[in-house]
Amino acid sequence: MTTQHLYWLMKSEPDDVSIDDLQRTGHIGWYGVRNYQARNFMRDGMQVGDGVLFYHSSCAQPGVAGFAEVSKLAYPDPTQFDAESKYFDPKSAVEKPRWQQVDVRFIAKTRILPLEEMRRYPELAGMQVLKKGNRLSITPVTASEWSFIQSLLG
DNA sequence: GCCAACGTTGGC
DNA sequence: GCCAACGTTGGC
Repeated sequence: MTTQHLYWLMKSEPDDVSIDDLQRTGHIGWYGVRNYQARNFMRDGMQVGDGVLFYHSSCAQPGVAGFAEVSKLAYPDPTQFDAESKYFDPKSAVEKPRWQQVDVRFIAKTRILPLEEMRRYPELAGMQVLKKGNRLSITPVTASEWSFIQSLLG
């Protein structure tokens, strides 16, 4: 059986975790996802080695800020059990966790590829992150979108 | 800070 | 199971 690696775009608010933070630490647990669709992508879709576009959202210049990769399969997000955390979920039980996270490993910091620039490339027109009203923090990326962005930023 | 889009909640 | 109200996301 062959293992087909996939590609993902993952949004992070740089005020919380930026590409510089990831570069500094080398890897990070992708905590705080509280949307079922995004969770399911992590839980059911991601494999170790999958490519990640690290995207800065809710900031002055939203856009792709670097490359990373999935370094650990989905496991329970510890912040859901932490009453001090803003991601605490009182409805989640340790024996039956509701939320998952993967670990992500730093690969490269790039120039910012702004959302506004991404909109100008027909090659990227199908990306979910460009769709009106898109709010999903984790979305699949096709192999051709991935290599196009690599050629822009590499 | 505004507000469109959209997911979740909960009453019925 | 419907759907209105509510909360959140995130670009601008």
